[in-house]
Amino acid sequence: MSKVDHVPFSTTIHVRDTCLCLHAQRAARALARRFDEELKPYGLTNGQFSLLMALNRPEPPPMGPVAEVLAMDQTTLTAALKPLERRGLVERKSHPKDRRMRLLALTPEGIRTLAAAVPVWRRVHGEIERSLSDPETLRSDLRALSFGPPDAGPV
Amino acid sequence: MSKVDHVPFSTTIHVRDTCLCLHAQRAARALARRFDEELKPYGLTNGQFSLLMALNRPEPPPMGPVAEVLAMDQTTLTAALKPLERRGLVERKSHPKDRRMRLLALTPEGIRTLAAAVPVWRRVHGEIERSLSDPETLRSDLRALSFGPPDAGPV
DNA sequence: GCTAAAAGAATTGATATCAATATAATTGTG
DNA sequence: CACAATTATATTGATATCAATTCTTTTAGC
Repeated sequence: MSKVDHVPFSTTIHVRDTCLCLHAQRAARALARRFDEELKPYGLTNGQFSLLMALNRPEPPPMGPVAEVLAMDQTTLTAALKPLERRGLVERKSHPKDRRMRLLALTPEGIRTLAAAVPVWRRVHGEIERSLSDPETLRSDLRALSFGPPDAGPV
Repeated sequence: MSKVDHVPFSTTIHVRDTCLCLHAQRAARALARRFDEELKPYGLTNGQFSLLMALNRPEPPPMGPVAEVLAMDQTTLTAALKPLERRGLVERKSHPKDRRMRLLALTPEGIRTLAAAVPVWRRVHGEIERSLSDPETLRSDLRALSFGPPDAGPV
């Protein structure tokens, strides 16, 4: 049939050394493990820390904007909230004007947990930043990547 | 009790705008979605593509080195292999000399699938690279991050 | 007001991820 | 050779992730 059922090893090397998706996955996994380990005494994963932090707002936000700032699917957010709600760190309340919406708020216990974890984040994040030559440019590039293809960026 | 049960909103803004872990997660999720969508016609996710590519070697590797190059936990690799093996894209064979080891090899069907997906990777990856000012520096930073804390790097 | 379209969120089903633990095989030591 | 330590992999249990679908509620057109 086809005579191209073959991928040269040089292509494998090329993809392994250049693929930004793979590089991003690897870095994300490594950073996640690092923060997960350091946050463990506080019972939080890196994702839960980011989520609690995203909910620390003057006004309880609905799910849409929170999913957007975390660049995650709304269904992922629904799932991620479950363990936090079960542990009493987060509350979901109905919007008084629009009963489709769920307003997400930290409980006092959620605020305490988040407050306790912040110093850990500061320390670990400082250590990581110091290991990089130019963190600001890296952040800017990562931001560019999270906007996705030109036609799929934020309005 | 404690009077510090509070996280100022300015801290939230700071973390949201600077956290490299969050930035990496967001970028990784966005890139994963992008590749997942483009690879869908070939029945592969971005992770499956990377894994198949990692197995495209002259000699079938055992699991350890593969998990390492992908910077993923070995148990994650075990799990990731299941659907690929079930679909007949990957084979696990016992090492003749050391029966603890599993040698991972692409099947002809796995090679065909990978070969079909490579042009998609080239196109999409090119599009992404062209949206960045300096892909090589970004890759280098991501590489630095995946090595984790100084005391946890490769020997 | 009625009804169709749209919007927000939940559920389902599949895979991904890792810590903790277990199993199996090999190696090193005496 | 016996046996403890080590190495390679698998299993378990919990959470994370997203596409497809469903459910509920609101909005728009008439």
